[in-house]
Amino acid sequence: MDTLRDICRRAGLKATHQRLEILREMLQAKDHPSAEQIHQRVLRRLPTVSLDTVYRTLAAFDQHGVIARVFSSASCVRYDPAPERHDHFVCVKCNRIMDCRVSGAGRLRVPATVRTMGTVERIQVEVRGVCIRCLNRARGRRRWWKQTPE
Amino acid sequence: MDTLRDICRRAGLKATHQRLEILREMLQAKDHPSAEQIHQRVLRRLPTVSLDTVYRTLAAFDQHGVIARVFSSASCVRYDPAPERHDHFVCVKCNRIMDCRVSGAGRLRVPATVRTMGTVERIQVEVRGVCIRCLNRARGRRRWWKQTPE
DNA sequence: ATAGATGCAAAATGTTTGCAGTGGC
DNA sequence: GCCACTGCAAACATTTTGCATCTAT
Repeated sequence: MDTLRDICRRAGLKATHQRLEILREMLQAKDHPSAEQIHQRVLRRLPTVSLDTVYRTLAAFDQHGVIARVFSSASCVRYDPAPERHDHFVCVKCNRIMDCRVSGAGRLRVPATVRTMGTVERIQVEVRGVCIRCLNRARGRRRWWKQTPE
Repeated sequence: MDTLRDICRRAGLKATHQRLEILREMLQAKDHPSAEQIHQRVLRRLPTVSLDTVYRTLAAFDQHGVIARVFSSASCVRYDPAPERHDHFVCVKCNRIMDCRVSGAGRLRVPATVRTMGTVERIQVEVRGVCIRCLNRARGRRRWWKQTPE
């Protein structure tokens, strides 16, 4: 079995108190917490961690594949003119969103067990990856909305 | 054919200059724009619209089903401890996220045409709806992370 | 006429950054 | 000892709100 320390080191990150506690909370979380929530929880054991350390640490764990960001396409809300069903290709680097079709998407069904969670309004498929533009451009750091459209 | 004015009125919204222009830009947009982007574009024809009107208007159009918010699960980033593939049920009211399984999700395939958009890292299925808790509670206005977990 | 929409300015929220100091390796 | 990491405070970006004014119906 892997200790928290092992996980950190294997990811190439120094195993500090803060990180171990943040990781502990993350791994036992069942609710997809935000940075602020993790901060609150870690404070119980480590009353001095700062919120920005939590931000930095979660981002680092995400980048090294230890945890995963629940996708929330960008730093801002985006709108779609088309109400008809279609899927999205979203670039994880620049957040560009392109409409696409994923085969099998029309046949997705929600099992009865999910119905107990609430009422289903729609099922959305998101393809995450790196767009060609970002692949070509070594560093795609400019904000997506300042880049030339399409 | 529907004029912009018709669309507004059918949604129960007053057809103001601002709204018509915002709607025009939205309907011809191909890039899933943000509020700020729409604001920039509308400014060309209507140099006095304010950014907050754009925010309010887009939110109104969204609520009345004229356009759709590209889902970005919440106002803040959320993390997931589990790297194994699973789907998410997301409550559109309180933003609670629950793990679930959608049948057919494992068989989704990305057609070759999508490959030209970039490299695919993963396919994520999101079930959007209203969770039982929000259904039971008439007004679920509190921030999700201030509600009792699970 | 009036309910609803707008513009402005200010606040709230979530996240990032620069920097000096600390601590893991 | 070195370099990555931390805490603090301040900056930043996005979105929301209160209020007086305006306007579509």
